[in-house]
Amino acid sequence: MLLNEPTLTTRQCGDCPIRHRAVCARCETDELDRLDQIKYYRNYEAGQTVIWSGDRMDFVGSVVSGIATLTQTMEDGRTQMVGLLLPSDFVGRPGRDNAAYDVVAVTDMVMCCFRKKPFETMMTETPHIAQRLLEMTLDELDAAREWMLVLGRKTAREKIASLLAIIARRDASLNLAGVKGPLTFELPLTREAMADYLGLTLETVSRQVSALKKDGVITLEGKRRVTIHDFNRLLDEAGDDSDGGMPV
Amino acid sequence: MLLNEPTLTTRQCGDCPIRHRAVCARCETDELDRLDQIKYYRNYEAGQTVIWSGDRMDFVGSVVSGIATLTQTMEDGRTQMVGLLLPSDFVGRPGRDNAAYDVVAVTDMVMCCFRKKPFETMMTETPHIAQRLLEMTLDELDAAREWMLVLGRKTAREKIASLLAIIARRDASLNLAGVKGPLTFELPLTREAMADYLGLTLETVSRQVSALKKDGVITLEGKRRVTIHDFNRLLDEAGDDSDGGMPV
DNA sequence: CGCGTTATTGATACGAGTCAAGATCGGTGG
DNA sequence: CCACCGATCTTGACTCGTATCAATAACGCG
Repeated sequence: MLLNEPTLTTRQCGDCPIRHRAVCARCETDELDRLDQIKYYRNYEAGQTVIWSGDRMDFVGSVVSGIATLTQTMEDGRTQMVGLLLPSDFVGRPGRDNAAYDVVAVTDMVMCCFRKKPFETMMTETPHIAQRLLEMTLDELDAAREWMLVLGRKTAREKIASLLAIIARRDASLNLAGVKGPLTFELPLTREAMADYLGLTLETVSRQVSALKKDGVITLEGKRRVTIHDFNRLLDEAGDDSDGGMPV
Repeated sequence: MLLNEPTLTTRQCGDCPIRHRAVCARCETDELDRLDQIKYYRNYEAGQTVIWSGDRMDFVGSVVSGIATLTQTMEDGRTQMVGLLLPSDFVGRPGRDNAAYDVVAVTDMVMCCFRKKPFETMMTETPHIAQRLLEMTLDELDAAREWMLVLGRKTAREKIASLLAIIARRDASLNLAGVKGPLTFELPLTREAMADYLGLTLETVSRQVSALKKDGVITLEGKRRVTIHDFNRLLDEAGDDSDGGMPV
């Protein structure tokens, strides 16, 4: 409840760390000026719910830093993660009044929020925003379809390997490490969150992580720090085509 | 291989049955004229593969009539359906050269194809197309997320009930039947295709369909004609909130 | 009518879920 | 600094749901 500091600095879009990847990526200076007038920053603490499913949404926005999850919950409590939101990812759906999913901050998080109505108006007037949003949505749809294969057809072990590969890949792309050599990264998710991502129980997640460790596919430092020695080996465990991803 | 008739009639967009729901829905007359110049029709027979994953795509397009599936296959043959394409649905991704999924015609099918390059050019110039495509993509993303909950967290029985509910709903919306009273429709999918949709085996699909029939949730006429007597009962079996879908 | 395709049903196996202890981690206060 | 506590994670024993393997049955097309 108590935000330690009102870090609601009216930051300049120019220095924004997600400037070139978020929904505003294609905007010209004058368009950024317009966005500036309808935007504000909000901070969330780890564990805090950003949006409740069904609630009225009066903003949309971008994740600036930190990580959040998009989840669906059934009446009896079964939950499935349907999105993992990283910096530059877009939250909310223009044209929809009520949220369809719960959004929860996994780590401390900063969001750049746009008031919904003005943002929608701007979308019809400046094609750059709609174009970029289309591109991002198509990417998300592809990710969702990859995820459907994981959920529907992979074994528990393959699911864990797939998730580790996804996180490792993203981490490598941020840190500019090549696919060669060992990769080390911090797991942003608890075992339970991993289970919700993969349609498993947290016990099964724990068992399969242990199994991958025992078989030398990964090494653990503490419970969260993971090292992958051979990325292709991991892809193999994930059931993925190791040469895939980049068709000729 | 042999197309019985070259039904490649250069149909007028005005009489097109999907005119108001497809990617061209928002286009003005002059925009339709431009589309007309880059479009052509293609027919496919039931079972025919429209696009192979990895193949170069030189067109995108809309399903005019019939049904197709989007599937992913792992090296060892496990397959997962990741999309069910109905009339007015869009096929292909502007900006991508190679297909990411297999597209297979389930019934005889007609597609309205647009040459990819000119279509992409047109997209940057006429916002109406990009706007409509964004809307459609957002809808697909929502459907994919709903599907992820089904794949990750539902039991076999709930999965079957969910699929029947989806098909029944779509059928009702086409035939303008209310949610009241019994609904009857033809299943467009084989048991195997249903299994690929739901991440099950075809034997399990068969067993659960039989179980729902034994319990009076559905009636079968032959193997494909299904009657649902109480839609809310079906939603209940699907684990869905029966009053849901339409938040206040 | 007969054949191939599609669907049903049965017996059994196996992977993941469930229930239940414990162990480890990280933070807090004596 | 170390002991303690709650949260998180690990591991074990057992259960249950779905897959697998296999044999029939029903449909629909020629």
